[in-house]
Amino acid sequence: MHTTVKVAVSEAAYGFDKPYDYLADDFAEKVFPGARVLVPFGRGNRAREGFVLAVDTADDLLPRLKPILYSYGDDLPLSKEQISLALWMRSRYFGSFFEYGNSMLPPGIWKRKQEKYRLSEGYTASGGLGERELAIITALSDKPKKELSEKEITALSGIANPRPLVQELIRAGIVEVSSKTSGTNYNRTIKAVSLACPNVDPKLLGRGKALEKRLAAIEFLKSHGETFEKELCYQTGASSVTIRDLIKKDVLSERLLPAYMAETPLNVSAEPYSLSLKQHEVFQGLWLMAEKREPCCALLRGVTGSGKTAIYIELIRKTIESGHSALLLVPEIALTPRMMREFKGHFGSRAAIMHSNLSPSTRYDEYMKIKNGHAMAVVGTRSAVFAPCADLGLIIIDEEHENTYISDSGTRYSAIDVAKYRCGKSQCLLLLGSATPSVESYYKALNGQYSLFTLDERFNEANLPKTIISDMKQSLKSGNGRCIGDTLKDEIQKNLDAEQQTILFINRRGNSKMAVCAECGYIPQCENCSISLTYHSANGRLMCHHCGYSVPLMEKCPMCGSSHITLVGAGTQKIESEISELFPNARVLRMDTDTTTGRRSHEEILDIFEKGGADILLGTQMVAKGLDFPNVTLVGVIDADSSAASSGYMANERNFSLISQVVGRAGRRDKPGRAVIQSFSPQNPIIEAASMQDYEAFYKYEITVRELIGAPPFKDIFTFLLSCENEERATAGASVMAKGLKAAFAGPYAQISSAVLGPVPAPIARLNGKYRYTVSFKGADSKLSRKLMREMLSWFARQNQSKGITVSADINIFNI
DNA sequence: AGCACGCCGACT
DNA sequence: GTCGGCGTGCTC
Repeated sequence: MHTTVKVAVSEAAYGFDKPYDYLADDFAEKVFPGARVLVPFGRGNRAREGFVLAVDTADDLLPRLKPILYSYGDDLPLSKEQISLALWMRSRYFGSFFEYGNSMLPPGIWKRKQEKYRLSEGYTASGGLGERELAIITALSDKPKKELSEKEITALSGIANPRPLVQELIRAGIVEVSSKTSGTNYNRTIKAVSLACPNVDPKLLGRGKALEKRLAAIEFLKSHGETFEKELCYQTGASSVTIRDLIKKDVLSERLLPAYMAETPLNVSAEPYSLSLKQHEVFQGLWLMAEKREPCCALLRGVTGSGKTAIYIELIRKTIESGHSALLLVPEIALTPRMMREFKGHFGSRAAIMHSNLSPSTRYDEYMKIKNGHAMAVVGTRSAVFAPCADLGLIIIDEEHENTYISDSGTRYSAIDVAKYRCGKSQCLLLLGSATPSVESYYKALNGQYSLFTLDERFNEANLPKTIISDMKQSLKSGNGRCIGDTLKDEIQKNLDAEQQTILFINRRGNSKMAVCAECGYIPQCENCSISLTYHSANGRLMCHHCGYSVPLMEKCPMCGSSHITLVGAGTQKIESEISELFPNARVLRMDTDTTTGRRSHEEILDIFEKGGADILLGTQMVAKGLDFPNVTLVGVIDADSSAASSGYMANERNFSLISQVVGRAGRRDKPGRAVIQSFSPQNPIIEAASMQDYEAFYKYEITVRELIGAPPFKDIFTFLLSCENEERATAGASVMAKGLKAAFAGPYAQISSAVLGPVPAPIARLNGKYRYTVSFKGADSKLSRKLMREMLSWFARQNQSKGITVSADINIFNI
């Protein structure tokens, strides 16, 4: 009788991602569904990570069955729920099982042996070796002390795959192997001690000073019970040697606990919120839904400052009180420092934070804290949707319209979809909150698929900022070539005179400084990506924002040779210099990715501004989402049209959301606010609706547009993205894909659609040196259409023309 | 994807 | 007669 396992291996392309059978006799006790293992894979039998999917016993073995190399046993396996979630994600997002399973676990847990090679002690040059073997030996003897990994040998010898040659050299006794386990052990523990028996024989305790300290420690433990060793030493003056000694004598006993248990217990400092009448009404309605313990979804539309946070916190509190855990997702930790503080304040040590900027060891600790049930309230960004909460009672997604909930590179998924799945499985409420819900969510709410709650009450209606849509065409005609038009300029001056603060918002997309030849119109492009280069005054170079490629700003046009290269567009830096030209005495703070990756963080910049350290805050999307500043009475949108120029059916939605958010920053209870929105198309309904912060008007307009163009929520868009370094192969592959799709629609999949869109160059037609094409179709998101996507992916992988082409598949994800 | 196996041209 | 080029197909 043998034990066999089915394993999902790492680095498996979708086309060959399937369960592989292995022999697990050596680890029979340490394999179970979800266990992490290392297995030999492929002809080269290289070790790959894997998850056990199933365990079986068999008398007769497949002839080619290989034994697994290692099992991590109980160390961080996937739970049953995680396995079924990964399976579901695989079927939904067309990635491998391993990739999804692994994204649910903390990083850095795949410790494995790394083989390193060195020359044998007594090795002296001998004949009978090939050129390639000698190259390896040369590489190894160049660094006699250091051992080299396979990769390093490749780098030094230039041999792509040195493995078989190295194996040969090992057999010949010329090369030796050593293996080290790589990876850090995050399983940090802390020692807690307690009295082993109530009465201690005093003879064991010695005398003099040692006796004093020992007695003090024992007394402390008698009155306080089990104590962390550190704490005990601190309180009694005993040293760790004293404690160790007492443990040896069996006077005390020790216990190793996970490190997070030693965190200073954060006191629950904040008082429960007292909700306003309207807030209470919404809260009651939501809690009624949550209490039922049924899978359901609610949408809460509430303008900024209407008190959504209070409702979230109180719902989470109730959920915890009823014995369930709760999960709150936020779009970006850096932009929600207040939410974090409140969360910790309300739930103390029962709160856990999960996001990818935390150190691996912290992430490990937080993971374990949640998994062991110590933390019942979890807050975090997209990936926190995988938090291993037991007995989930509520998931809240704040600012649900934000595109950060969709992972568009690497492991692709939508956190909202995953949350829905988890709520379905744990029979609980999913609450989506936003001031400007996505069109799809609002559509579902209006159609009764979601329960709709609204918090439209402002503190006082008069508080809506007075908005002016400034027509930039007029400004241009009157001879003002600046990015800051006459109207905005006047308003800024008024604010400076009144010593009040101003926020200027720039949408960076398509709006940064580009170089352009005034004679022939040539615009310098990136060599790898088909994107216009952006000018950076800091180094005087033109840079690609996608791949980092840069060239110095040319003096002469490479096309026509004229020396009339000029910079156009409204980058933050250009606006900054315009401001200092127009208002030499104004103090300006700039906030964008360039300034925040340096010394100052978002928070520091916002802090300076809040304390009145500047008159004008200038920046990209970040300024739309910061804190509320009481002294800001003017908001300027430099170019309201810009993001509408970006591709994808969500462009309008994003533009509305951003502009209305930033307009909402102007003015507070006591000081009326103003907003100036600069636009070249001032009659645009999206801009008009945003200026009034009128979501309903925006929705009414946009939903008709969606129906007209056949976009979600009316039709789902299925897209294959094909990329290849070789342009001809990319186009050939894309047309093969298109033909295959057409054939499918002519045959068994006729009911889905009949029209194939493409192949067309992707919105970013060239990225990181790869040509990108899309082939798509519109239809309803159904089991059948997903099946078609899966079949197309495996079918395409079998075609000759698919060589060297990477394909990814997406439904309604438009960040391509 | 990554890698071994295999079938053909250039060079000892 | 051999080495190593890349084309081909599989991964338990």
